[in-house]
Amino acid sequence: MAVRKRDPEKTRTHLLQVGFQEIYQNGFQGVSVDQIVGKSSVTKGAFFHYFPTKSDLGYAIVDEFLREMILERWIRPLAAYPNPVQGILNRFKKNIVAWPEENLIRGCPLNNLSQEMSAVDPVFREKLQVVMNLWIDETEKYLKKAKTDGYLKKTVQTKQLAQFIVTLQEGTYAMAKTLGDRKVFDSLYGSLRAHLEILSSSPTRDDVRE
Amino acid sequence: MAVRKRDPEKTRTHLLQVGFQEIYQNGFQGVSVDQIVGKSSVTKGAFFHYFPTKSDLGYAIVDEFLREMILERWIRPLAAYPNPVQGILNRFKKNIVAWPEENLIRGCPLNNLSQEMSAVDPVFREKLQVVMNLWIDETEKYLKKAKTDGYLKKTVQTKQLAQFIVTLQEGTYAMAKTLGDRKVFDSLYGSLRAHLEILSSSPTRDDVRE
DNA sequence: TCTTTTACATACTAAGTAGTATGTTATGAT
DNA sequence: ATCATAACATACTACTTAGTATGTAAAAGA
Repeated sequence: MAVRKRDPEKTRTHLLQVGFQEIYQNGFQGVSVDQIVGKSSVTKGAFFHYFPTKSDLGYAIVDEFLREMILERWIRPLAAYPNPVQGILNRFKKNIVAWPEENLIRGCPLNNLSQEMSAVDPVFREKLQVVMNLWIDETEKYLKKAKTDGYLKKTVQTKQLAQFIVTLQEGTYAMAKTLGDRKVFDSLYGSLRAHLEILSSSPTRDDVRE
Repeated sequence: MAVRKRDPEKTRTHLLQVGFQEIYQNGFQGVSVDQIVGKSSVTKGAFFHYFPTKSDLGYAIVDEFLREMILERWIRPLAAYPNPVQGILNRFKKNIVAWPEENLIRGCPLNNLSQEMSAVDPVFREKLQVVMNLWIDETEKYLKKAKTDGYLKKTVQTKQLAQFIVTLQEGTYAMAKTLGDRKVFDSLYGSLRAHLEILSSSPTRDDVRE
């Protein structure tokens, strides 16, 4: 056929994308289904064809969107670094430098959704938990690698450190959001770096590549 | 004087208290005015007599309630410790140990409100910013004291450290909320403690003080 | 004591809200 | 070509929402 008039997969992901954006900007409870379909080019009928309830859209965003976002932003890039500790610091730096101004007061989508919905909806809680644990666990894998490769002191508890790193990263975005000030990025990056330098067996070099 | 039939101050603070509880449990956008007046013993007419809009209740909670809560929980107790660094660690420990089980997945009220409302409502943002800055600034005052009293290395940048401490504390509650696991309290407390020990001129111990 | 003002209470409204009922049309299988 | 089904579209509903209109009783002031 010449032109496709229907593309269900595309329609669904389109709804996920628009839904993500709207939720990111207004919060899950602050957004209506009408608002989401209004911003996209599909109708309410289509929306409820793909997602039986508004919550189901939110769940799908966590499962398919936020999960992917975390892996892409924080985990996969680490594979390129011989020293994972250096990699973690480097990626943190790059991510905060590249963080767009309009997102400063919007914070981290994962954290936003978790702080808003975890206590309210147990399904959200469980799904957000899974993504957060994935983030921490994958970070820990790289810390273990760093340890065996001699980049981290043998006494370092990798799980504790992984939790610390992710917590501080999330906390950094949350604090930047609350204070509405980019400067906290540098300040907290500096603190994380100092912390990691202490735990490194060889000094973590100063030249963070651009 | 016989019995007071009306006590405007009490009615108002009652609404603040009930409002705080309901918002803490359901989020600001997840709570309705009807819900709040339903849980209290006043009517809708009374509510709107004190607060022209639902948002105004939220603002008042930040200004009068959260601000007080932060000072009482995190700042004022520090006055009792000769070594403020020890005080900060000690209070953190005490607060997480005493943190009730049902609040674990509810997180920190200040952080909740900020993550939910800062991006949505600029008035909330400004008010939450004020409270957060108060927390950081008051913490820094104690860090400066610690420095002059010889408990912290002279090289320590107190503002950066204050931001780091508050961010990690907030982050700790946020992570415990997301993971629904008390163990992260101990893990992150351990990390903060290790961090502060490095910056202390004399070893920070639970039982030993200089 | 009388009057004004504050502190409530009751009933209502207009504008959303998530979700449904009921279509119609495209598409893939037979 | 036919038919079943998936992919939408439109119109509606039952309910909730913040806020208002209007009233009344208790205090405070004169």
